[in-house]
Amino acid sequence: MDEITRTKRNRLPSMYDVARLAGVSQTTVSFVVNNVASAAISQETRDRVWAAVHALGWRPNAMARSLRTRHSQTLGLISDEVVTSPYAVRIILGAQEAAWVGQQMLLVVNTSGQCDIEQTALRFMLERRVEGLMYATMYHHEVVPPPELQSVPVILVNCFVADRSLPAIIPDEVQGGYTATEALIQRGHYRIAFINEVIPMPALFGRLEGYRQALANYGLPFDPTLVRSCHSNAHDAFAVAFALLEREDRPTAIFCFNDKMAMGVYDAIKRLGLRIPQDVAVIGFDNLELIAAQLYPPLTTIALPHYEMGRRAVELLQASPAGENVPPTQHYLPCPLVERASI
Amino acid sequence: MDEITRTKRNRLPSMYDVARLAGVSQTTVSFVVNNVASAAISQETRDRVWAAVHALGWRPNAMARSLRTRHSQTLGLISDEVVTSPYAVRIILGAQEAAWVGQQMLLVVNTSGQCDIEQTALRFMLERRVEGLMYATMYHHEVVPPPELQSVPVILVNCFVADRSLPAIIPDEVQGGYTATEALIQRGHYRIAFINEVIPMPALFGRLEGYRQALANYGLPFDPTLVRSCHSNAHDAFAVAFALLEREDRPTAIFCFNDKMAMGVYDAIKRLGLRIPQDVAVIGFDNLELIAAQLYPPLTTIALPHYEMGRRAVELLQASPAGENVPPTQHYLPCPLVERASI
DNA sequence: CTGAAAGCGCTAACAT
DNA sequence: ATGTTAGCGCTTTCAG
Repeated sequence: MDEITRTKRNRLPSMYDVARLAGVSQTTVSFVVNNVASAAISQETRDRVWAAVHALGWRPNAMARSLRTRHSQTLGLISDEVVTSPYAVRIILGAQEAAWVGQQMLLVVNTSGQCDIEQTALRFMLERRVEGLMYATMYHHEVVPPPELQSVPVILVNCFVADRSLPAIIPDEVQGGYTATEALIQRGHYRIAFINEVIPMPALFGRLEGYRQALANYGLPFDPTLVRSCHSNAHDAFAVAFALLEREDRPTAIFCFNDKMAMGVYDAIKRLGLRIPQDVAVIGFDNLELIAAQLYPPLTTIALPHYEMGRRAVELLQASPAGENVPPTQHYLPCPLVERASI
Repeated sequence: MDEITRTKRNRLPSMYDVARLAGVSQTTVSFVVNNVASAAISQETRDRVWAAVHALGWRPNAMARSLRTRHSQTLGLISDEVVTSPYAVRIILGAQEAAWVGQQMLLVVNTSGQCDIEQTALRFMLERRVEGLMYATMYHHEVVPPPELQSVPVILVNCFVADRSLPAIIPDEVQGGYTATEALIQRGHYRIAFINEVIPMPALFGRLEGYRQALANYGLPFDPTLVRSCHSNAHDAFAVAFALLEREDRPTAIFCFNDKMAMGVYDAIKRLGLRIPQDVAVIGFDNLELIAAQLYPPLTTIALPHYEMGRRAVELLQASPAGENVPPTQHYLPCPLVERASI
């Protein structure tokens, strides 16, 4: 790429400048640079145009083009704390990479949960004529997004509205809980404890449901004394696990609501002089690389499909015919097992 | 906000539509909605205009405005793996929040380190006439960014070019190492081990330098046998720490190159039946919430100023007079001590 | 094979 | 106090 020539009044060169230099009309330049099939331009002219383009260092002005074509080639992503959280951030990555293949760019704003920021972000994005909007949350829960959201095709990511009237992409918590439990059962465990979260949320109910389904499916009894709950942090889980493992008939496997809890459970097991996974198998949830891969032994866990949710969201937005709303389907994405060495 | 009326051929209402409905000229509408001081419009007219705006659900078209004003109000952020990494992501948050106060939006793309994506991202951004560009990396290191980067004001974040010819915002590794060591010294430790990274990078050299400076400053000898290195993961650090602590004259404090290592060091200390911090104090680096806060006892560590680097970057971009390059200063941002309970 | 001309939605200097 | 007018840089129909 050559030096950029500034034309009249220190401006970047425009298509008009290229046309003059090449000795053709602006139309011709447009046809050439956009490779318009309908208008067959002679090779000789094409060469002259491209030469002028390079000589001036011209680049198309996307805003002018968008204004004319009425396509901004932009998608918006409004999130609460997604950018702050170490895992949900992959929603953005998935969305951005999918937008990329559609030649679109992503406008992202993190509202930190503040309504006024959310409002303004929405306004800014609508003014920029985003062709679709994603509304994403850090963890799977119900939301009541601002109504103006719907002035453009929208899709919820990792969240949903109470009446399910908006399309949503959410993790399949039940399947995740099922998969975790099944993995343990298949390794011969039948006394499997589940340390659940205590704050009501879809993940809590879904994973428990999956746990029960798996036990039932494999003909194992559901023992309520093996299901405990506490706040999902390492410290509280340590205490719960410790109590669970001191029992005469201690469980041989522990399914943790998330990886942070697994961290505390590891400590409890080690403190009791037990080995993982020989004496007690542990499975987590979330697949936080930072924890799961660093723990010893590395933690087997269930991954939340953040990347896929982001990708899927823009694919649905893109698939929706120009300006049409995405049908309000609730898309449940699977939570895959990530095998390491703790079960 | 009222229903959005679609005017002629299913289009969103334009300023012209508002003008017609209000019975004024488009200019008047522009003056009213932009609150132009020079042209005093009667209150009665203003009201009519606003009424029409709301009646039609009109919103300004940012692309049209930008085309006219020649200001895109957009900044670009190109990063390698920033979006993937759990901590560096805060660069984006800082940048976005600062852009926000300047009424600008952020276009972000994560290149996953691929040059072709980087090229295209750059092209897309320049076509969208971003008013400034940030080039950020996941970890502090030298880069050779594509030359076209400089067709617009640019600033490097968490990285730098060899000849320092581009402005950069980077963490002050030396101060970070100094602060960590000093914190330990001030708690009475004088046999302080340092488990360093083994792959050459600014952090490795800077933190070691800070460690030495602190020792020297407090009149403590530098004992090379207390400085070890290994790959910065929990597993390798476990082994190194174990060896270090088995020594007769074992260190009473360990400064870890990062928090992941500290995780392994914790395991080693516990395995040896020692207590943290009573028998051995531990300090980390990176302040990975996920690890530092979940570890028991919670890990005291040094934070990398990712958020501040992002914020500072856009502030510098904004401060730079229209289109002028940011002066090629290298801005070293402090790495603060985050006190928890391990020292 | 190429060009003229209209217009996307908006701002702003200049009139009135 | 408000309107006229000329673009911003580009696409696209219609002519030639």
